[in-house]
Amino acid sequence: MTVFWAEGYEASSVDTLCRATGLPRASLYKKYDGKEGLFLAALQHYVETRIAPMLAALDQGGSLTSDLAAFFEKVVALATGQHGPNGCLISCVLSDAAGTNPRFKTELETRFSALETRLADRIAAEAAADSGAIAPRVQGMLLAAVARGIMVRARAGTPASQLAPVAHAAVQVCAPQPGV
Amino acid sequence: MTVFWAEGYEASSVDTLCRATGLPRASLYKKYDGKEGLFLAALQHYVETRIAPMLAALDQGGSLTSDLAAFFEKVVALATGQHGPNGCLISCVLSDAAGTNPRFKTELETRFSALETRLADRIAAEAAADSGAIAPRVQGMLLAAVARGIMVRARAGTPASQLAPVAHAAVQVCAPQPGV
DNA sequence: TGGTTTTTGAACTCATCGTTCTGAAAATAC
DNA sequence: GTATTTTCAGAACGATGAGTTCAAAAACCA
Repeated sequence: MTVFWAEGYEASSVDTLCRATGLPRASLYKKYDGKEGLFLAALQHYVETRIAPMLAALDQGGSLTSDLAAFFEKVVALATGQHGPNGCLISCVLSDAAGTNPRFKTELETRFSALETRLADRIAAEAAADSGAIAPRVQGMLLAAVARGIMVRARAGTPASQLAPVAHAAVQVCAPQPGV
Repeated sequence: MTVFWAEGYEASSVDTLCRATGLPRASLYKKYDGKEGLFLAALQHYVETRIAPMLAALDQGGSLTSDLAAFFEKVVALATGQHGPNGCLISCVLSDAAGTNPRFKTELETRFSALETRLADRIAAEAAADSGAIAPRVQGMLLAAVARGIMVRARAGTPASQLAPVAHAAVQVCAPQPGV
């Protein structure tokens, strides 16, 4: 997973992947059915070990604002390489590979939707059904967009100290506001 | 440029690039000094023909809110393939390639900073120097993050109709608000 | 027109790509 | 302990990658 994450899909050679997984070539093909299958498995593993803990921050039982703050804290930590390479395997690597490979494109759509739904649900659980307010679904997509923007920004090597204020501002600005 | 944009850096073969540019192989190497040089030139051309018109929306002479709305309208149009392939050459393709190539990483940093500075300047030109408000620099980074989030979201094929509300919400939520 | 420079396109190098195959080693089952 | 299956390491596969070379053609200029 880390190889794909650091180098991108196309730039990762099967040789390197074998060395990284410790699997002999033949076993890798038997188990994952080639590079594409291995990448999809790596994505799954990435979601389980990196994304899921991030989403768990939304269930701390605090206020929406504090939960979102915790969530974005983890976004910044993940983006700035605290749990692997810089950036995001989905936002940076998969979004590139999705350009040519239809399988990857639908995979990207699935992963993106999952995050947005998760955020929308958390928002809807708290927000009053104010007809004038922004719909939870849209607000979820907005927050997801900010998170992804932070991810790709970090790919350039931006340190957490510069991204944290952005994350903080995102929470401040998107949290339910009286009368807006 | 379009080949890189659609297929990514690594997946684009020099053969394909020759066919797309109409340049014979030897001429391409003489003029651009190889694939990397061609990609950097393509980036430059992308900024001039796609990004610059987008930024021009910030100078319509309207209010900050209406200018930002115009800006995000162009973001969505660009993201959803109205002027080329889906997504963004910088946010999707360059951000992937930046993982291994240091030259691309600094290029990514440069391009990202340019957008943020541009947004921050536009915000600072209007916003009152409210010490309690979010700093223009941070607000610029936040809006840039949303724009990039929209770009990578569109890579999955998301139609403009779904992204437009997000863009609208971003403006609504980030525009100068009384007392926040 | 005649001489000089530039451009062109195809052949070529050499490396690496993803994938498959093979024969030995290891593990499992009986 | 033998028979059977599974794993292993590496060679071999055909294909294609980026980059170079070079002679012919085109363009240029005096």
